[in-house]
Amino acid sequence: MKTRVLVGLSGGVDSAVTAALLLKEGYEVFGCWLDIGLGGRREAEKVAAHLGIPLLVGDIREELEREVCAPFAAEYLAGRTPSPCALCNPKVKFPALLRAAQEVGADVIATGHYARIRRDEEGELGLYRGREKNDQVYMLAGLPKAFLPSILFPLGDLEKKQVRQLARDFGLPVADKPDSMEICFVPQGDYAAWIETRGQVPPPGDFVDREGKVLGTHRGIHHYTVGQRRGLGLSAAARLYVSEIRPATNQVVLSWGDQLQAGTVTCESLNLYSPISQGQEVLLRLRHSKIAYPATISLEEGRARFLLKDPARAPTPGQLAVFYAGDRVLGSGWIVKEA
RNA sequence: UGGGGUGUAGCCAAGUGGUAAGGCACGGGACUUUGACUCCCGCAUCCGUUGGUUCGAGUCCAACCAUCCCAG
Repeated sequence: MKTRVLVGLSGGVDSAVTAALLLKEGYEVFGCWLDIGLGGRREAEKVAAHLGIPLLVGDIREELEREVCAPFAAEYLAGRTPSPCALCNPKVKFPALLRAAQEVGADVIATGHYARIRRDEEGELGLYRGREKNDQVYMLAGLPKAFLPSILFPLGDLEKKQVRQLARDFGLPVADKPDSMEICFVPQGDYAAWIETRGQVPPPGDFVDREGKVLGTHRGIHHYTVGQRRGLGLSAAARLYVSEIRPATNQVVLSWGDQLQAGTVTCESLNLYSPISQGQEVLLRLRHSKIAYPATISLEEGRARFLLKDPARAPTPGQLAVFYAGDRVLGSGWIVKEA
């Protein structure tokens, strides 16, 4: 009997190829499109029709608002920089797909993410990075370990180029659709304006230097993130960067680029896949970028502190820190302000 | 009012007779399933104004205007 799998179909290339590959491998495939209230269903329907699979529709508007949108706005107002995709996957997207899978009696779900789930020598399931070129495990590192047995990432061993070629080979109608790169619920890309349309408009305040000297006026703290350079509108002898956001005084602190380096990073709300230990050496990612910093773990109650071998540029409160051993993700945690 | 200084793009600033550096800001692009960073490209037909000298002036001269400082 065929294994039944539910594939999250966004209407994009990756998820379409995911479904096509699973069909080819002999799975019984159900598609599931998640409705966030901003359209896009037609594309998913076209893909499902092309593949000849049923398409379920899951309405996640309520959970998305509660678990992602509201916290997203709140984080900015608190002077932090949220990472909505990394939050949505464990809190909304994957739970919704798992629920839908249960409804149709599917044993597993699959998505078009570039990451891998494998068993190690001891038979333990682990989350692993995808190909260096287009690894997306950062956005998935918040997924509870308990989800892993129910997830397939058929694209994990592939690169984007291959996937586009496969899409053409399969004759998928979305083969040449451009990659999406924005926050799904902020389609125009202007997240600050989006926050303001919710009725929360943080007031302008002072740009200050490290000594507290006022340098200018900022447009509201939600416009800034640590390490940011553009959009400040201030000219100086050299490039100025945001080095700290102080919600209590509504100040945005600016400094030169060389003052953004940090030797330690602290995170909390840890999500672990493997046990970690005091003094353990890991590779640390502080944002969705290619740079991994060698670091040593220092455990404190409920928190992990990382001592970086070389300083890292602008660790940002609110972003996810993901730590690895080789390709294997050991866990993740949310970056907090250093004491 | 007297003495001195300064006036080059949004900001800072090179340039001292040969046909406008650079930095910051800003705009665009690349990169990127978050925010950022980074990289690439663009950005003064014109140098406070008006005259003058010169083959040729931002660069020399004069007057005027503006602004700053010290005298009061």
